[in-house]
Amino acid sequence: MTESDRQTEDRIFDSAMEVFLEKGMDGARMQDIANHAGINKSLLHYYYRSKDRLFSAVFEKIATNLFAKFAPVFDVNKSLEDKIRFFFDEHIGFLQKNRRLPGFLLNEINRNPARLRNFISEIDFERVWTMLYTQHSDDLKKYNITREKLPQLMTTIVSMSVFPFAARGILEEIFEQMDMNFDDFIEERKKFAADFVITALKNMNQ
Amino acid sequence: MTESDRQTEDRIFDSAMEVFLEKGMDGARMQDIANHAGINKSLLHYYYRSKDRLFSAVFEKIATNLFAKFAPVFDVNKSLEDKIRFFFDEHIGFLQKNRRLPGFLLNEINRNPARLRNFISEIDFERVWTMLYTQHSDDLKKYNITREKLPQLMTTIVSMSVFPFAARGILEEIFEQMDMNFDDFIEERKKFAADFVITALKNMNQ
DNA sequence: GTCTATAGAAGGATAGAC
DNA sequence: GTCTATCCTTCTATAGAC
Repeated sequence: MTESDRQTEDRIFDSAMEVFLEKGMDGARMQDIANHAGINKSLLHYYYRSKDRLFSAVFEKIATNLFAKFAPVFDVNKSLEDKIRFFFDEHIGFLQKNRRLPGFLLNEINRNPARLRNFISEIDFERVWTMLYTQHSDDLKKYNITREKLPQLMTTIVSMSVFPFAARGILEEIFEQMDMNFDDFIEERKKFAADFVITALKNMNQ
Repeated sequence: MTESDRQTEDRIFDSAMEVFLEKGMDGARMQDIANHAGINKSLLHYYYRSKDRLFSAVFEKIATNLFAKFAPVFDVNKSLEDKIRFFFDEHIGFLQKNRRLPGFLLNEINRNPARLRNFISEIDFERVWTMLYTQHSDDLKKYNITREKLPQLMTTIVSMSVFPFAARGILEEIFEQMDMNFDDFIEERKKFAADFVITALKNMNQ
C-alpha cells in the first residue's frame, strides 16, 4: 500500500467519521462522505466495499476511543477520592473536545446492540472488581461500598459525565432561555460532579 | 369526522409512534408504518400529508408525555426530600413502561433542536424557581442550594433517572456478562437514586 | 487508483378508480 | 375513505474506461 493510498483511505475514514457523527448511520449519505473527502463516490466502495463496512470501521474506532478513556482510572495510583476527581476531569475534558460522541454511541448501540458485543466480551468484570478492591479496600469498607452497589454507583458516575452531552440539544435550548452557557456549565460540572459523588459516598452508609 | 375515520387516523398514529420509536425518523419507512397499521401506504399521505408531518405529530405527543411527567413534582405538597423520592418513583416508573422514549427524544432533539423550541419557550423558569423557593425556602437555605446550583442539580437528577434508559443497549450487554438483570437494576434505582441525591444534598454545603 | 456512467432497488409522494 | 398503479427522486453499488 503506497503513501498516497494511505492518504486517500485516511481522508475517507476521517470524512466518514465526521458525517456519521453528524447524521448517524441511517441519516448519512455516501455522497456526503465523498464530497467531504473531495473524492468520487465509487472510491468509497473501492476502499470499504459497502456503507455498512465503512460505518463499522468508524464505529469501532469511536467506541475504542471512548472506552479507552475509562481505563486509566483503574490503573492510576491515587486515592479513591482523587480517582473520582481525576475521572471527571479527564472524561468530561475528553467529551468537551468530542461532543457528539455520546449521542452517537448511545443511539447506534440502542439501534444495534450486537455491535458492542466484541467490546464488552473482552472486559473481565471479575478482574475490575478485584483491582478496585485490592487498591481501595479501606475506603470501600469505610464507605460501605459493596460489590452489589457498584453497578448503581458506576452508572451514576458515568451518567453525570455523559448525559449532559447526550442531552446537549435540550440543555442548550433551555440554557439559552436562562442566559446561561453550555460551555460554562460543562466546565463547572467537572468539580460539581466530583463533589456531589464524593459527598454522597462518604455519607450514604449512615 | 366519522368514527371510522378517527379509528384509522388513530391506528396510523399509533403505528407511526411504534415505528418511529423503534427506528427513528431516518430509519423509519412509510411502508413499515402502513404495514403495521394494516392499511395502504397512500392512506398515510391522505391523513398526514408527508412523512415529516407524521413524524412531527408523533414527536410532539411523545415530548408532551415525557415533560408532563416532570410537572407534578412542582405542584405536589411535599417536603423537598419527599419530592425527590416521589420524582424518582414516578419518573423511573413511567420510563419502565416507555423504555425507548429517552433514546428516541435525545437523538431526535440533537438531530433537530428546533423541534423543541416550542416546548421550551412555554416554560417560565423564573416562575419555577420562585415556586421552588417559596415552597422550600427553609430546606434550600439549610442545604445551601442556591439558584446558581440549580441547573447542575436538576441535570444530575434527570440524568440519574433518564440515562440508564438511554444507555439501555450498553447496560444490557454489560449486565448479561455479570449475570445481572436490567429490570432489577431499574427497580433498585428508584431508591438508590433518591438516597444518593438526598445524601449529597444534605452534606454538600459543609 | 480514480473517474464517468449507469444499473438496480427503495423510498416518498400523487393520480385516479371505486 | 381506501385501494392500485405509477411517477420521480434518491441512494447504494458496480461496470468499465483511463
